[in-house]
Amino acid sequence: MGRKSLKETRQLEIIKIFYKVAKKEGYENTSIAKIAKVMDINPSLIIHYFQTKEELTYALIDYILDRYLLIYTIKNKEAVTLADLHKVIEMLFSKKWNLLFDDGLFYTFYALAFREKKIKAKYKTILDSLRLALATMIEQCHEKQLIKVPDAKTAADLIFVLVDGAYFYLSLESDKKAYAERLEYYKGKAYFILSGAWTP
Amino acid sequence: MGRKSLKETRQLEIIKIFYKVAKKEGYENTSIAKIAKVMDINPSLIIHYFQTKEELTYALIDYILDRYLLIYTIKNKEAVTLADLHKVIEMLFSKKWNLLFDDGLFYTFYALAFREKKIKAKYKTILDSLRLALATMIEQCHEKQLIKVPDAKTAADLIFVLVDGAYFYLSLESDKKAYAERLEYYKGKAYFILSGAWTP
DNA sequence: AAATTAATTGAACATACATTCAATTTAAAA
DNA sequence: TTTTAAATTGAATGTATGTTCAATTAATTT
Repeated sequence: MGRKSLKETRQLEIIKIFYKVAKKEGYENTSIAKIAKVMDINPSLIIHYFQTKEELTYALIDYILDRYLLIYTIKNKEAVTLADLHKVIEMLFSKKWNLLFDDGLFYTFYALAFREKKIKAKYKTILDSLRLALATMIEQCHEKQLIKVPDAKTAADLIFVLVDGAYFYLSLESDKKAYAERLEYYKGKAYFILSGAWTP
Repeated sequence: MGRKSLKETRQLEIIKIFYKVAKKEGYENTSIAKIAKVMDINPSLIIHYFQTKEELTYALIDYILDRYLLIYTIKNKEAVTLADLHKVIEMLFSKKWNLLFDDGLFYTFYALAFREKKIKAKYKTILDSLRLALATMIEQCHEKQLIKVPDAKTAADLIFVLVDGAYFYLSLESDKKAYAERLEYYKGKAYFILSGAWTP
C-alpha cells in the first residue's frame, strides 16, 4: 500500500551532488539551496531526506571516508602474496589513490574533527582500519617468511605516518616533477621499512 | 597634523580576538559581527581596517603561521651545537609546540589552501622555511663532525614528514598515554635519522 | 582657537541561509 | 476505483551575513 520509498536512492543522489558541488566550490560555500538548484528540486526536499544540514554533512563525510578505503579493493584477504603487499604500497604512493577522493574536502572535514567528536571518531576509525589492514598483510607475509618484519603493527603505522606526512607537504607542491620524485623517494622508504631494517 | 594613526595596533587587536573566537567556535562560525561584539566596537570599524573579510582571514593566517615558526626562537644561528639541534627535536615532538598555535585552525586554513592559491603559497613558504632551518642546523653539526649526516636537506625533510604524519594521526588520538608513547617513539626515529642510518 | 586627520558609530542594505508547514502530486496496493 | 503513503512543491519565516555610507567624536598640529 502507498508509494514505493525512494529514500536511499534519493539520499545517495543528493550526497553525490553535494560532493560534486563541494569539490568544486568548497564545503563552506555549498548550501542546501545550491544543491537543490543543481538537482532541479526544491530545497525542502533535501531537508525532508536529511533533517538538518549537519546530518547531510555527516552523510557526505561517510561517503568520502568510504572512498578513502578503496585502496584495498584489490586484496583477497586469505592468501596474501608479496605481490599483493607491493600493490598496496604502489597504490598508497600513487596518484591513483588521490583520484578516489578529493583532498581538499578530506582535509576540510579532518579540520572539522577538531571541534566535532563524531567526525573525529569517524576519521579515527578509518585511519585505524587502514593501518590494521596493512598490518594484517604484513603479518601474513612475515609468517610465510616472504619478508622479515616481526612487528607488523608498528611497521604499518610507520608506513602510514610516512604516507600522511608526505601528502601533507606534497599537496602544497605545484611542481609536478618534484612531486613525483619525492613521492617515489618516500615509497622507497616504505619498502625499506618492509625490509625490516627500520623496526629492529 | 591630525590624529595619530592606530591602524597597526588596532589591526593586531582585531586579529588576536579573531584568533581567540575562531579557536573556540571555529573559523566558519566566526563572523565580523561576533568579533566586533567581543571587542565592544562597531562591525564597520573592522571593515574599516580590513576592507573585506577575505583580507582579515589572510591576516589571521599570517598570524597563525608566524606562531608556527616559533620553535626556532631558541637557536642562535651561527654557532649551532648538538644541544641546540636536540632542543629543536625535543620541541618538535612535544606538546609545547602545539601550544603555540591552534591545530584545528591550522588544519582549517590548510584545507582552504586547496582552493586558494595565496594561502597555499603561504603554507608552502612556512613549511619550506621550517625545513630549511633544520637542514641548516644539521649541516652545521655535520661540518663540525658532531653528527654524520651528509644529506642534511633530505634528513630535515624526512624528519618533518615524520612530524607531520605523526600529528596527523595523533590529533585523532584521545588516549593521552597512547599519544605520549607514540610521540616518544617517533622522536626516537627522528634521532635515528640524525644518526645517519636512514639516509645513506 | 581653528584646522586637520583619523577613529568610531549607527543606520541601512540586499542577500543568502537553514528550516517550517501545509498543500499538492504521484505511484502503488487493496 | 478507492485508499494509502510517500514524493515533491511552494510559500513563508526569522536570522545572520558582509558591506556601504554619511555623520559624529576625538586627538594632534598650526
